[in-house]
Amino acid sequence: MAANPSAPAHPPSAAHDASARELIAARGGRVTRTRVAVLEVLRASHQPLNHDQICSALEGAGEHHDRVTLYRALDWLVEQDIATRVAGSDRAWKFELVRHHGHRHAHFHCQRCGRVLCLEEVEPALCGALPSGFSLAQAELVLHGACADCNAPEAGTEHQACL
Amino acid sequence: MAANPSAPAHPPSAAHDASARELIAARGGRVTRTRVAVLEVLRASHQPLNHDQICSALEGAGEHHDRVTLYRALDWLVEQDIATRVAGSDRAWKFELVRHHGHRHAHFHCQRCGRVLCLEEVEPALCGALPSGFSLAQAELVLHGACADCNAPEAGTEHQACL
DNA sequence: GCACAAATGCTACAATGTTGCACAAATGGC
DNA sequence: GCCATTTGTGCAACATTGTAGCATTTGTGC
Repeated sequence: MAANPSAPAHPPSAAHDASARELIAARGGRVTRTRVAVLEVLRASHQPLNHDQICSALEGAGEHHDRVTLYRALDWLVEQDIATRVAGSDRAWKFELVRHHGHRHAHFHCQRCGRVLCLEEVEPALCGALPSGFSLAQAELVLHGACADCNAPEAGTEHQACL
Repeated sequence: MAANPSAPAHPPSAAHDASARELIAARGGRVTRTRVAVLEVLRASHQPLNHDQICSALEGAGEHHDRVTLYRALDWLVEQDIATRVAGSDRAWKFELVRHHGHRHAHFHCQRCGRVLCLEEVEPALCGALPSGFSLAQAELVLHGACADCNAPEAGTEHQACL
């Protein structure tokens, strides 16, 4: 469906206030059960989810979706810049909504509970310059350590805080 | 493992000037064909290599090593802090020697030729602070873009250089 | 050289992701 | 509302990456 041209094209940053159906339609994609469901799951989550977590979330909501279809729906969302892929600690991709376009934030991977959180307030930066001739399209910063929950006094031994 | 206590323990940063055999022995590990071969391949490379590339390099040298044995040798090297794992763009791990202990460098992933390079002169930094309660053990910065080779004038269209 | 623990080399298996293809469903035109 | 077209889905099969179990071989200390 060629997105209704008279409707104002939703800018990418609108991912958080347009309805899932509108967002999909605005990209010229078909509004299907799977895409809507996946998008809502991603929107409801405050951390990147891997394929398996998304699948479970959908099953929990009583909806069954094929594994392959989920992969394809996620691929489409990434292709449309609605979602992004984040490399997880295992070899599975994690997906999250693009909420703040143009704002690069870092990810924090908790080595104790395994969660990956978005650190909205931390932005990747470089000390030093790229070698000449290199051009940069994207930067990906992943911090590894322990999150506040796992760092709570009774949670166990302390960890080194460096950098 | 109880490394020979009378031998001066090689500090991790010695990885680039001790022979592979000495380095392995200093960690109290057995000096085996596979470990020596893997270590020399990693040492000879200026970029992180995945399991498959290491395997090919060994085959090219006329040595056959079992897939599983390579994984285990690499695991051991990582465990001993002789090598580190780097998450690649596909879901395969890449491995590289620990050459400069305590010096964090970033990795550059060329989106055209697929190579991953170590940027010795670029160090990850943060703009903004970690939320309270969080502790940091390690930071991983991966830059995506085009390398100098792929960026050469005749190589094609220009890329945006931002950040 | 011998004994023993560590490492290797198999096979089998698990997890993650992709491809091909028939079928179903979303859309647009009527 | 109905139909044709095109897109997306669901299934099976397969590819890649990595792990587990276990018998055999090899490195080391004596």
